[in-house]
Amino acid sequence: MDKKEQIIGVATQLFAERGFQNTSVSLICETAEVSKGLVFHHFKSKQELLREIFSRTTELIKDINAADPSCSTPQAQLKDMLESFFAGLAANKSLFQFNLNMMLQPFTRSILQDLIDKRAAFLLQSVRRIFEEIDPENALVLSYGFIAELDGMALHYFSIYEDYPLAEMKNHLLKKYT
Amino acid sequence: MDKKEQIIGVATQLFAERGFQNTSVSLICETAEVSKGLVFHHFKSKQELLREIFSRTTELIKDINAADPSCSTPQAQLKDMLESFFAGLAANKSLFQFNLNMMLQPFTRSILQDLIDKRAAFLLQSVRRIFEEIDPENALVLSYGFIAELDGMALHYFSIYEDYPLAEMKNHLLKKYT
Amino acid sequence: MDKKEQIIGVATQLFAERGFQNTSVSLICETAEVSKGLVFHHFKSKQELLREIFSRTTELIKDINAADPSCSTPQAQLKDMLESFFAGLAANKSLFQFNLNMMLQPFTRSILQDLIDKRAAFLLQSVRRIFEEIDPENALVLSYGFIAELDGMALHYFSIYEDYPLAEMKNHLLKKYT
Amino acid sequence: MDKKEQIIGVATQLFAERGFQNTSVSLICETAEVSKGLVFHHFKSKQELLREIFSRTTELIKDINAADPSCSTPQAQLKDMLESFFAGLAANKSLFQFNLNMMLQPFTRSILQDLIDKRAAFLLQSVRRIFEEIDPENALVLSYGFIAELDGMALHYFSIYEDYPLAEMKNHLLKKYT
DNA sequence: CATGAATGAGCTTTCATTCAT
DNA sequence: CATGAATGAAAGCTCATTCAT
Repeated sequence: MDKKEQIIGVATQLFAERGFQNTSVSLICETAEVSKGLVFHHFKSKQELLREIFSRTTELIKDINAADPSCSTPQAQLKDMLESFFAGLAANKSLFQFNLNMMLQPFTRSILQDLIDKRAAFLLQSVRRIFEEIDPENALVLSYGFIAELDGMALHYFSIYEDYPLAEMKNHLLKKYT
Repeated sequence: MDKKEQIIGVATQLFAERGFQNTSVSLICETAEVSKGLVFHHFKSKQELLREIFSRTTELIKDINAADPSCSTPQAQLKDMLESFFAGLAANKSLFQFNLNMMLQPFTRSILQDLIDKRAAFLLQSVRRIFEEIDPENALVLSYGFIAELDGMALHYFSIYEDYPLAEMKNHLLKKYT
Repeated sequence: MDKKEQIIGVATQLFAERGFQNTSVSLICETAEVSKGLVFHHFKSKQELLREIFSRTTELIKDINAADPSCSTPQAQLKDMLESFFAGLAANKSLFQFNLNMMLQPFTRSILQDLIDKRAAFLLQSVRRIFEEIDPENALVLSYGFIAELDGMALHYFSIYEDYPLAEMKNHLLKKYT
Repeated sequence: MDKKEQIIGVATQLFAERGFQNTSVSLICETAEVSKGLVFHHFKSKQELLREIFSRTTELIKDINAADPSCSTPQAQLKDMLESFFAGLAANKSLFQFNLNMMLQPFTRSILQDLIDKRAAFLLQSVRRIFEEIDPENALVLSYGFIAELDGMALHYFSIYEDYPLAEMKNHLLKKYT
């Protein structure tokens, strides 16, 4: 019944499925069954709504990608990270799609620039912390490679290959990194 | 003097820099210094223009990603492919950006669906042919992993990390695969 | 102050005077002193606006053509019908013109197909009911002939003959049918 | 092979079926398989093409409506006129439709004003000549009434009633006027 | 006689946003 | 908090017409 949350939920879904520019405020209103005035009462602009949503998803992403700090070995932490990443891929499909969309579309990227930078730095940092324990000399390159593989797979899974062998790819990575 | 090519060139650039939906036909016309009517004389619609451009870039991508068939060993072929991929990344920045944009934006993806599918299948195939010689059993997974790494790096290089260590990543991959 | 009615009134007038296709939405807006956006806020499309107008005029036409049911003889009913038809012709000039235009222009006819059919059936029916009492055997042909004469005169009066002798034609018909 | 005639023929057909404003020069060119330049080589403008066509159809209409001057009695002349009118209705459907369209659409009417006036005067004149012999006192009203009936029936037959009883109406008129 | 590239004005429609209620 | 009428700019696209070849 909280209409503000209703708007956010519907907008997230629609932005993920149709892209930001291809989703009009009118469509959001119809889908969420609220008036146009209300959207602009709660959010200064359509772009502000997007930023609110992106911020929220950053928190979710952080949770999903967080390595369990209680794990003793870095390998176990990587394993944990991979497990939750692949679990998230399947479970929060539209959330991942939303993020890829927003970060790659030049228009939305410019709106979200600062938020994207912060999130990307955080993710790199949390991976790097693990690789520093494994191979301090190559930690940065290894970290970049690791997340490149993950993001590349997400990209292929969501947008390119219809029958992507997600389970096999996960096992492949698990073998490789642990 | 060939205004049709002029339109295609300008549109490619603008679509890459600003995205498809954020690039109006008017902007293309102003930039290319042609009339609006001419665009629709040569292309049935803005979407048809996009498809023409995407088809052309597919040919370019094929050339860039083509492994030298004269290379004796599969490792040499992979090396060759990596070299031309990273050379292309730097040289044809806007072309790569264009492709990532179009494939990830839901709206453009739906317009280009069939062309994307064909291209993706071709690229997978050309990589797979090499891995079949190296490790027939895991060829498919290895191929998917390989292109995931490449695409993931492209994605990070273009859209996420400002100071991406492209040269180091290239060396990292060369060591790993050859 | 009711801008929606303002739009409908202006559009009816302009459609009648200039035809549907020769009346741009911009012209309607300028004349009605409303913004372009408002027209499409109230009507899904220009065609939808036309349908709304046509439906409304059907009601008016029904009123005008309605025979007084209190008249005892069918001849009196015909007389009544003729009187109100010719009164309407002179008084509601643009309304009749509008109707002829819309029904004869292939483009508008296709848009209004169903509405035209319903209205035509209704008018035929209400005339036929009278002729059934006069000459049941030839009622249908007489009815068709009757409305052919009326519509033919309207057509000539509005669109063809500059100095149409409307009064004389009315007397001619009154003599003939009563 | 005479491309000018080809253009005229195609344009007549299309104007009749779709209306003048709803038929673009491009469509005429595609259908007639000629270039746009050629249309404007032969006709100064689209409106000029319309006038040429309308002039030509006037001649055809005159032929169809012409009473055989060899007929001895005015009744026989009326009969002859009715016969050829109804024959024409069925045989030259698109020609009649074209004429009704052009005369009723405000935009085309203004283009063809002078031609319409001349034709209408001619038709009235040729009918009147007959009625002058039958009933000189009421000749004008009878003439207007006669052509009103004919045009009204044409209008209903082409544009309003799907199952118009054309044959019965013809017999009705024949009985009435002969 | 014939082509088709090129133009520019104008078309219908969409959209983010404002504001009185 | 909530509505929806109202705006005005900009979008994609059509079209009659011109002109170099």
